[in-house]
Amino acid sequence: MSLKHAILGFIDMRPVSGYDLKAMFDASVQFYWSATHTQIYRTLNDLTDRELITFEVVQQTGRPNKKIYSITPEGKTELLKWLRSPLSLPILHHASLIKIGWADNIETEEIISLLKDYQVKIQEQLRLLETENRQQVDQYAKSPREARLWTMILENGLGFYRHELSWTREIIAQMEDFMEQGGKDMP
Amino acid sequence: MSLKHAILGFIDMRPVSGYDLKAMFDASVQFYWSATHTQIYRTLNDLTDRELITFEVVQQTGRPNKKIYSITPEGKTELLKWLRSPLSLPILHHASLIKIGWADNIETEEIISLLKDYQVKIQEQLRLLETENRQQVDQYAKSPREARLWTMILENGLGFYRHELSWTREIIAQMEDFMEQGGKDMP
DNA sequence: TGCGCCATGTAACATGTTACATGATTAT
DNA sequence: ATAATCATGTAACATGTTACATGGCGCA
Repeated sequence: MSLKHAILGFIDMRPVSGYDLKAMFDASVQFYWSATHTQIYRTLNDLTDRELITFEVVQQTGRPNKKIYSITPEGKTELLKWLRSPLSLPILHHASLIKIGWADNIETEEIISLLKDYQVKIQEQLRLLETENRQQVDQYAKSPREARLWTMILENGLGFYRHELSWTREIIAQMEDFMEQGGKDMP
Repeated sequence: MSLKHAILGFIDMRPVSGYDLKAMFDASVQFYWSATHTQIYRTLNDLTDRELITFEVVQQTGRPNKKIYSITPEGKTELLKWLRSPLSLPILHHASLIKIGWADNIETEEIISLLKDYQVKIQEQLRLLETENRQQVDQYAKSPREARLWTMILENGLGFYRHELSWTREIIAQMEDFMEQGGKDMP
């Protein structure tokens, strides 16, 4: 899997705590790969057992102590090995499309209503991605090449939601068109 | 989850065996939702326990007996309830983007090589989706409205891969451009 | 002779989600 | 007061993957 490697990559940037990692995931890659804190802590334990990372406990006053993880030489080797391995196909879990596939059981008006709610959700996601991530690229990129790569990653997400949005508009238009023509709902 | 509901939807079309279901998944929705036979058999047991489906054993000679599942009234109710529930956001698991995010560790030429292999993979997926699914829409649709819906579902998948392909071309172009300008690889 | 199809299933493991649990500090 | 932030963790459950297991039939 690659949650291990995503975490390894983050830790390689700078030593961080599990809590920091959760925040980093939410702030940057959540559109391409999300993780709960449960998963993150479990994976950190696993990576520690395999000696790909180590941690030291930082004592704090007034707030909980924390474990700051850093990457080991073995971890760095593993990360590089993963980076050089082939890019795998994206996996799309699109339950809504399956639902639409069986939607012949319900009325056209109801389908349109579901699609319009969906459209709003997609618009929100798009706006989130546009506003939250735009700045981060320039803030964190360590080289011009990295800035280009990160910009393209962001573009991939934006393009995905833009495509989904225009597709939703099109299917709504078709269903409305169908209603106006007085098409029969069910077979 | 919706594997339950996807299966319920398939069984609602016509009574089928677990083996048939696996084939139906592979032939139609695998781009939006894949399932292994292990998962399918487990889910069939679960749906049977909840009395949303039932089965009868069909004795066969020369080949293994099979269980043909059909939907119960409770199952149909559950399916309709699901169909009327809000459309959820698609979940994209795009490990490659995360890998590209850390790619500043390796050389530009190597990144380009990885991207080119990826491009081929996407092209193959696109071709698969273009050829295999095109006919099925007209074969199985039971009404003009259903045909429109299924065409749009197919379009969603095609659009996704087309977008991914053009994005890949663009990032390759940028990396090649970067190399020609003699940009420094690593910071 | 060996492969693919038909048809089912289990065991072990990996990954991901939800709920429960604690407890001080700081801002509204 | 009460909510959010910081910071960690476990338990139970749900979902998904890989490998193991069986066995006849038809085709090249």
